[in-house]
Amino acid sequence: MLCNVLSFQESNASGDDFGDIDWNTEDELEISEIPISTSNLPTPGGVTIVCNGEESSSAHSSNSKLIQHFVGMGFPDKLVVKAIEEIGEGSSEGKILDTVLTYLELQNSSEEHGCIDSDQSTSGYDESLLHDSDIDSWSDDDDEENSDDLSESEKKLQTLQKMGYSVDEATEAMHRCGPDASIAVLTDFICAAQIARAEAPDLPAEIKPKANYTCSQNGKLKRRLYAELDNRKKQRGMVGEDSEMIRLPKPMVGFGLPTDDQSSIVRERTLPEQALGPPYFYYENVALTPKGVWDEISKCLYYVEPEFVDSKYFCAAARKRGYVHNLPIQNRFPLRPLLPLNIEETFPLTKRWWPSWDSRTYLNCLQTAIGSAKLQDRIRKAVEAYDGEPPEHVKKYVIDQCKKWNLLWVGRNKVAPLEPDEFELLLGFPRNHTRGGGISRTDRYKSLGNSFQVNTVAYHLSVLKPLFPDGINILSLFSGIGGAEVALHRLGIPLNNVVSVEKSEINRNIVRSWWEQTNQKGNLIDFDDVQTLDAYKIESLAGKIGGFDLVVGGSPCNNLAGSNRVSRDGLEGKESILFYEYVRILDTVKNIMSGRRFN
DNA sequence: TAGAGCATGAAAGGAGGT
DNA sequence: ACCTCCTTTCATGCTCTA
Repeated sequence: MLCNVLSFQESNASGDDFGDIDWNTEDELEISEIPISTSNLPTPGGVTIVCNGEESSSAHSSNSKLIQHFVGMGFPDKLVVKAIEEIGEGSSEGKILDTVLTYLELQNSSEEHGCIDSDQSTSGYDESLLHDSDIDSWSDDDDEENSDDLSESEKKLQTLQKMGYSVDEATEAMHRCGPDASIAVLTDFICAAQIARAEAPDLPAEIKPKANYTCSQNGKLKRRLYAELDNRKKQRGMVGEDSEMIRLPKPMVGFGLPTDDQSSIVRERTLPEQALGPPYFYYENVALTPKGVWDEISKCLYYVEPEFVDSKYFCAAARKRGYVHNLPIQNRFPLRPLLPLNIEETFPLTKRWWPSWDSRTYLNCLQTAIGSAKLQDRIRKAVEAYDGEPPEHVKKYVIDQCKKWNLLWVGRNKVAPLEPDEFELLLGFPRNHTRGGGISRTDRYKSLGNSFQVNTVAYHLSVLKPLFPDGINILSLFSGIGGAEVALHRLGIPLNNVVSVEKSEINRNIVRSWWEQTNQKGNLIDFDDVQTLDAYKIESLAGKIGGFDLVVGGSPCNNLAGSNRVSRDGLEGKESILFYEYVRILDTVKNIMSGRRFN
């Protein structure tokens, strides 16, 4: 049984170019296979925990969350299990972390000296842990290869060379990752090693790329790597604690608006060398996050300064978002026709019923839920209890609720939430973009509430039009209902090839439907899970379509958004941690694009 | 069982005052 | 600098109903 399932939606009629790839055959793409059996405990990172060659006991299963937590951070599973066994169940995370770190130090020390100090074994560290599973791959003592391995190794070496990696890099990766490592793991290793070499050749061994890690685990390793780099910069006084914190600009207009006086628009910026394309990239997420999130996002995206923009400057609804991109910022132009920036012009029929004491001119952020009928009823009763203007406390209650739930005045003393097609209008999508095909009203609100504001994104992407007159190849991650695709299409940029990755089948169907309705001439290929999009698959796709010109996406905001009262856990949250998949995939594409084949 | 209805605050930043 | 008050926020999970 395999838990990594590649879902491939059929490409359109002109997709013959892809005919020689069997998208349902995992072997060819070397997707890592994760065996699942009742005797193994799968973890988020795809690691199967087996304690000392035996199945995890029931005692361990009670700690499985804790184990998964640490394994998810990139720590070797066996060391975590060993640490919990040693210091006892119920110990604090901090104590477990300390113990695991001690193990790692001992392990690194033993590697440096080519042996294990006998004292270490008596200090609670099990020497046998070094000689199986993923720990083994750290050892430099496993050089022996049989002739079969050599043959397989040569093939992999050739493949890596074709991908543009040097013989030394490929050899080192294969040596460190072991003979069974897939191409995906090897390329991820090389990618991380390049960063490590360039920025900190003396990084501690525990955060160097390590064998047998899946793509997502390498993302976590990279996070630790960046954290280490950041610490070192702080230690060297390169950045101060305060000066580094990214602050939201006021007004939130980014590098300029279409309506600005041209002299007030920022015309130049210097991008870090590492950020330069190809490919261009464009990343989006909510502006108002827990502290430090945007610093982390910027840091992982080559220290590019985010551009914070409120969509209230592009439509009649606020949408405060941050965008990190390496696009030119000169000669932007907006989508036509421009959307009205106030409620009155957007919804003229509301004017008749709008009370003078409701001074709103634009709506707040469109979210995934709407005000209930009960609330609408409460407001109606509160207002109609008075002949004239209600007293201040009633007005305040009504206004607060109207702002909170984006209610419009649609009748005498009657408020109502926006309809889904009004969401579409405000967000810049075609009318009925999310309608039909079996999607419920609730799901339409959810999909629309999670999407781009098309006009805002299109303004930023407009600079691509003169650069790609013959069309563009894009890799669209976390595509949602296709905000980026719609923006590019409305800008008149031909979509030659779109590789779209979106978890929700409902959303994939919406994009597919839009693609067909707009008579696109290019190819739309969609996947359902960013975590299965490994380096080899990206390389295969890039090879077929001639490389990616743009990597665009907004990773999940669930754990960042202020509306989330349950799990606003920051970038480490269950969904928002997928940001690191964007970083990983972008890195992979950059790596591929910097190769000779696409220069 | 799917879809709809509904209740559930806290975190962060800004404004204004002392 | 510090405090208080005000405003805003790509949501989650439970319950009800057809």
